[in-house]
Amino acid sequence: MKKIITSGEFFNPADTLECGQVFRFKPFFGGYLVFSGDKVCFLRSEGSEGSKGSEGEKTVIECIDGDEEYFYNYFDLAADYSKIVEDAKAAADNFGFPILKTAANLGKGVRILRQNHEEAFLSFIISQNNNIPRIKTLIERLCELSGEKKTATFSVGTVEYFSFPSACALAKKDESFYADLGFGYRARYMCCAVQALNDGFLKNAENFSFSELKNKLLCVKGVGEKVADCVCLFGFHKTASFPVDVWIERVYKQNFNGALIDRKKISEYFVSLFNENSGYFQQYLFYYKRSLSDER
DNA sequence: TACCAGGTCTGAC
DNA sequence: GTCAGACATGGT
Repeated sequence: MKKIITSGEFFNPADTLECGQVFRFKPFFGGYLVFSGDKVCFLRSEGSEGSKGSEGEKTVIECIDGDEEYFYNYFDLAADYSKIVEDAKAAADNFGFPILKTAANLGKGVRILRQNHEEAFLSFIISQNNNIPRIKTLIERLCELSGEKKTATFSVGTVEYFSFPSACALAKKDESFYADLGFGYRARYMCCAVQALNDGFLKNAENFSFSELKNKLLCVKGVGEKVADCVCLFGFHKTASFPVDVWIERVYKQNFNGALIDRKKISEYFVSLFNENSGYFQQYLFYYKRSLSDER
C-alpha cells in the first residue's frame, strides 16, 4: 500500500467529490473510497483540528502499489490551484461578478479530476435530465452487474468493489439490459455510446483539441452540448469547456443578470470571459449554487 | 398530484 | 434557425 500526502488547503476530499463532477465514491472510515475504472483509493483529511482549509490540514490518498501515478494524475496534483483561485478572484473583480469570488472561496478545495475516459463518457450520458443521487445509483447497478469484482486493502481494512465495466464487456448488452436497470430513455443512448467506443471513436482522443473532441462527441446519439462539455472537462481536462445545466443557467440569470436564453450561447459567453479557466470557474459556481439548496 | 433532475431528439414552422 | 413537446424514472 502507498500513501500520497498533500496540503489540504486546495484539495478538500468532500468538496472535490461532492461537487457533481464524479459519481463513484462512498464514505469510508471518516474519508471516502474513490473508484475510477478498475481502481480504487482511500481519500481522507488528516490533522485538521481547526476549520476546513486550515494551514495544517493534510489530504491523504492511500492506494495499492503501482497506482500512485494514476491517482497523482487523477487528482491533478501537479497543478497549482492557489493560482486558479486567485485568477477567479481577479476575474470577479475585473468583470464585476462578486459571486465568483464567493464561489471560489467556498470551492477552493475543489480539484478538477482527470477521470477515466470511457467512464466519464458513459456516466455523463446517464446524467442527462437526472439528479445526482439517482445517477450514482444507476452507475452502481451497472458496475455490480457488468463490472469485475475486486478487492483492495488499506490501513483501515480490506474492501470489495466492482470495476466500471469496459466497453468490451458491455458490447453484447442490448437496450433492454439498461432499461431493466432503470436507465429509462437513456437505454438507447447507452447502446449507441458503447458501440461508438467499441468502434474506437475515442482512440487517441487525448491528443485532440477541445473543439475536435467536442465535435467528435456530438456525433454520438444522446450526446448534446452539455454532456459533450462535461466529458471534455472531466474526462479529458479540456478546461476551456463550460458546461451549462439547470444550475448554471440559474446562476447566469440570477447572479450575472444574463439575457441569453440558449444554453450554448451562455456557455460561449462564459468561455469568452474565462478562456482556459472556464472549467474551474464553472465548477466553483456550480458547487456554490447547489450548496445553497438543501439537496445535498 | 405535479414538478424536478449536471438534456437531447424530433418534427413543425 | 428556433421552438415546443416527448421522453423514463424515482424522489419530494
